[in-house]
Amino acid sequence: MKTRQAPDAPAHTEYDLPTATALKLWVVLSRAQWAVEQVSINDIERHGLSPTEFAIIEVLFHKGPLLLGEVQRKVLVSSGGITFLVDKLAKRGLVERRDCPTDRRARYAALTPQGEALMREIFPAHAAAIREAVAGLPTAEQQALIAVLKTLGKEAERVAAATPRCQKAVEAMQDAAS
Amino acid sequence: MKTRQAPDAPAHTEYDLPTATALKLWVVLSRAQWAVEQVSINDIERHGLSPTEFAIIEVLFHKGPLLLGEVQRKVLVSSGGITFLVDKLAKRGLVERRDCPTDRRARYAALTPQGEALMREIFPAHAAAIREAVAGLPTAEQQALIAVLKTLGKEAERVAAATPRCQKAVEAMQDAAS
DNA sequence: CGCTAATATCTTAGAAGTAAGATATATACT
DNA sequence: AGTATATATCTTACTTCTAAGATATTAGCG
Repeated sequence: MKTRQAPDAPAHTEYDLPTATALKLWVVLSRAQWAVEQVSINDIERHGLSPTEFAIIEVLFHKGPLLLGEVQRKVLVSSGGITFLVDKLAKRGLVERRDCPTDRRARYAALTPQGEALMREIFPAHAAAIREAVAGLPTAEQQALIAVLKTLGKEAERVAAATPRCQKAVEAMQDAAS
Repeated sequence: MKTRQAPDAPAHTEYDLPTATALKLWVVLSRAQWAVEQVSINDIERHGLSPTEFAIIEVLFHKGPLLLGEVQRKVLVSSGGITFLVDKLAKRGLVERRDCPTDRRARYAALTPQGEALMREIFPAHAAAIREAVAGLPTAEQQALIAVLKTLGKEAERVAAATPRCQKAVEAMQDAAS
């Protein structure tokens, strides 16, 4: 294994400083997000939930019953996806659908008492896992980082919103901003 | 639609400052990463490539031929996934497999001349799209942010590596650090 | 050498979504 | 009211992956 031949590396292309910095930032941002996500997923999986399922019950836990479309925009899945996921959570008895009294097209997703009880039981440990995952920085620096990432994210969302694939998603997210 | 009834919001749970900050950081980090990713995906899709396919040809473009397992660890997919993806890229004529002369289990993935030509053609515009996506911060602040995110990511990886689901991935990533 | 364990890729079955369009209802305008 | 358009969810077919294990090869050790 140590004697495997390494083929020739490509002889290219350095980039100017702004470009090289931007590309590096993109890599480092993705990795940091990935690593925290792994910690989050690891905690979530202990309860037999997928990350997206957890995202749904978390938003219902913190916001109360929401229209399916509202949940969809908060957790960034397709309309088919939200139907699929709420079906699964309903089969486990964690979530139920409720008719909307003023719009017969629309339906709420709401935690059942079991779903509510589950979240009360597991969310504190989940929050602690996240706190541990980001403990590389003290709280004060985390606050500074939040401000910087908000600036970064805001402009990136603006640029993204100009692309064909997600005007709607970005607009919806902005009024959904928690 | 404006007259839809809002069900009662839940009456809970504020968190202590370190926890609230950590949770907020996690949300903001995810959103910033998501928004930049949308810009990246939008650029990639114009060429009929999925983000993961692009990640593969990008790493081959910048590093030269790599063993399938090395590519796998760099783009963070499963072993079955890398087989599937390289098959697809091979069908498009962008990538080819090459036997390893010193280990008959192993195979290289390498860009074909067409793959190389495609990347030379499209990568500059891709880099420009990323540069635009992160242009909310000037280059100097981007450099500062890179340093902070590295610190954050390093600790998060350490915590993640202690979890069952990804000791191997994290170890592999660390020696694969570009 | 011969045996065991590790490694590298591939195969299979199925999970977790997406995209496009179907259906039902609501809104706005004439 | 009647018609056109927008909205909210659901359905269907498909894509893109993962997990587990199969296969082939290599490495380490007595």
